[in-house]
Amino acid sequence: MRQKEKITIYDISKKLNISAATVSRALNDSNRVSPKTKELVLKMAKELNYQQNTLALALKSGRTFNVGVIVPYINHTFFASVIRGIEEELTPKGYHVIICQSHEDVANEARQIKTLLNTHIDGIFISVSKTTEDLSHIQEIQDDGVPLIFFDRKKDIRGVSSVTINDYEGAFMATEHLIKQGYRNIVHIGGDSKLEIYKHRYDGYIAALREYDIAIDSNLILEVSSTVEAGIEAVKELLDKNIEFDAFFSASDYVALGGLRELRSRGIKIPEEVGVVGFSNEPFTKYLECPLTSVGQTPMLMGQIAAQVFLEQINDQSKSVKVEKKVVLMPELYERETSSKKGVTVNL
Amino acid sequence: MRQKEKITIYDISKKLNISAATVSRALNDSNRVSPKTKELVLKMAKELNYQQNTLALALKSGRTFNVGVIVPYINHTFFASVIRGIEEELTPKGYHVIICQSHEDVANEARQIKTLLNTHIDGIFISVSKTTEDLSHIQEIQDDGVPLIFFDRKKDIRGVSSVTINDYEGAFMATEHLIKQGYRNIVHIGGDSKLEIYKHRYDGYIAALREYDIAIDSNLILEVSSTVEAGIEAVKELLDKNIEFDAFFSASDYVALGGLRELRSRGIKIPEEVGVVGFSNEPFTKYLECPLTSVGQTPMLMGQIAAQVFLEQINDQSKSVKVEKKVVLMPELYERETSSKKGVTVNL
DNA sequence: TTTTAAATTGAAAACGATTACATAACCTAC
DNA sequence: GTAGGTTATGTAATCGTTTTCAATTTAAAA
Repeated sequence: MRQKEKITIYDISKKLNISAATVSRALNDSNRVSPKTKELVLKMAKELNYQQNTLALALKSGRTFNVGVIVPYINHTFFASVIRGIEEELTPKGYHVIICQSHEDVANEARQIKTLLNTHIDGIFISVSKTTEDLSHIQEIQDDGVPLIFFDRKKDIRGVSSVTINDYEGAFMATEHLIKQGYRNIVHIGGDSKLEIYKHRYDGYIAALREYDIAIDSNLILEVSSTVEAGIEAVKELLDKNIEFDAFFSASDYVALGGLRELRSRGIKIPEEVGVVGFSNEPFTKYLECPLTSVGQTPMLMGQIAAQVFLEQINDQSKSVKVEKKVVLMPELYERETSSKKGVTVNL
Repeated sequence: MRQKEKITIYDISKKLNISAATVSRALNDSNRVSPKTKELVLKMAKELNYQQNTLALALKSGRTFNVGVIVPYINHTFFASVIRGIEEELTPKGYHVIICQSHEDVANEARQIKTLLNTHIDGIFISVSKTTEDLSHIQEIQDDGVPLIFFDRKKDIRGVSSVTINDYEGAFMATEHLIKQGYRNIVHIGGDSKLEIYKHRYDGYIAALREYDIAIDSNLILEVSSTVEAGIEAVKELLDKNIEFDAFFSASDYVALGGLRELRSRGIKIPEEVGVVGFSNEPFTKYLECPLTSVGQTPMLMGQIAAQVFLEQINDQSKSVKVEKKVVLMPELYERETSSKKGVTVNL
């Protein structure tokens, strides 16, 4: 039960014996009001502690100053940080951020989009679920004319902007780094290749090997889900099959951690005997006793830039110019102890 | 630019040659409409793909089905998980979750509250910032009659519900665990005692010592900020001052990690020479080579319960019954390797 | 002083729904 | 056949703004 009876422009208009229209104009700093009345209105508004009713405004204008963000899970560090970036960029501009989770399920994703559109959101930021293949629910966003921005996990749709990191380059850097450290039989443990990001990481790995004239061995290429357990299993399999390798680059830090565990439990020395590089620079990587080398993705920056792209789009939209912006951020390699073969000098 | 011209109840009413009022009634399944027209309306609504305009409804009813959540930082695992819990509980009921960050700054907190209230939120969940002492901005939520729920970090305000964990009990369990493992000179490295939670953890530590007749030594009690660096410094100081101790219980996992680092760098064996217990069960604790014993807080559950309390409150509100619910969750001790003095049997 | 243009203001419609009240239609019963 | 009751529907107000159009006042020009 709201106690405080909200005051409206009518309250102001009555107090001053003028029409509500004039009050509205004065509050919006229109030049179609005399400076005198404008002053009076503003004074009275302050005195009565007038607050514009955003709902009425939204109904009238169609703009809610709310944006929706859809991620698989909001408590995954990466996504939480992107959201933080978006929030910090958009809040000062008067926007609110509504968060939704897809739980990596396309049906949820579609449902969330539907209700977001229904609440007349001003824009949608999305990192698609692993199960998203059919894009009709995403097409609906476009059909509604709502600004749409992909981040990290995107789909290629004409006219849709995206902010991603250069997974290819990140993987290339990681692999090249291992090569420069003197490793030669480099395993790649990838993720679900249905997702662009894992595909790109795989491509980067291959490209680096090619660049340095290292033969590509399909025995050294695995595809597993992104968990510690999968990492343990993967390395276990490699060792049990007696496949020779002296390093691995994993597309996931969790998988890398699992691999590290398995290696250590067998008494294999890291980084001397096997070098390891992960991907994502998860917080835990730097807290390990033997900190894990990893490719970092600057998620907060990604969020900020996604927000900026959105704001540009809002502006251009009013000018009815169609822009499609594809921002690709450069990842950074955090070199730590799991990949620094001490004392080994390598000539390439 | 919205392409799809949204269809309204008027469109339906025109098609069927009836009034919009009847359409509205039919859609709301009122019994003041004949079954025949009701059927017709529903069919037509489906055919035209009618979607109720939530803004118009919100303006009329005053309910937006949006709730606000204010946390210090959304990318801190704990808060992100609470938010996840809230989201998962509320989404099925048709609510959307708007997130805001205070950056541990009371001025931001106040600003966020102001704009949330202005957007006619249906409720606010908040974990107050470290700098929140004056409560006038929180009082405003009450004055507006908006349901308010504290989680984790609360303030005592009459009539306001809260969901917290029993920090006292958690600290007691942690300390008792160390005692039972045979440690006797137990240090407590606490956090900012201005926050209730750290005060309670301190109290729990003291109570456990008392319970087991262990003298309380003020030299063994420190208060530092919750960072790895602070942990390193704290332990450094203890060692440099030659203060004797064989265990420490930290109110923060980060501080505990810093402490562990410093101990190890001096060649001190864990858990043989010094036992360590942290607080929060941060994800990294279980990934360490020597996994850190920690008190876990079930943040997702906290979020779910907070959401449930909110829903109850919404219902009771319509019955104009005032409820104040204080839910206190029991923490759990995750016993790991930093605190298990192997082979030591202790009789108490 | 009158004419004309410019500057202010107000009335009313609009955004899209809900709902109190009024009205019309239909039965039932005397 | 009419009074009275029920049921179904319509009219219009309402939520709080913005905005078009018209009306009025004011100032400037003739």
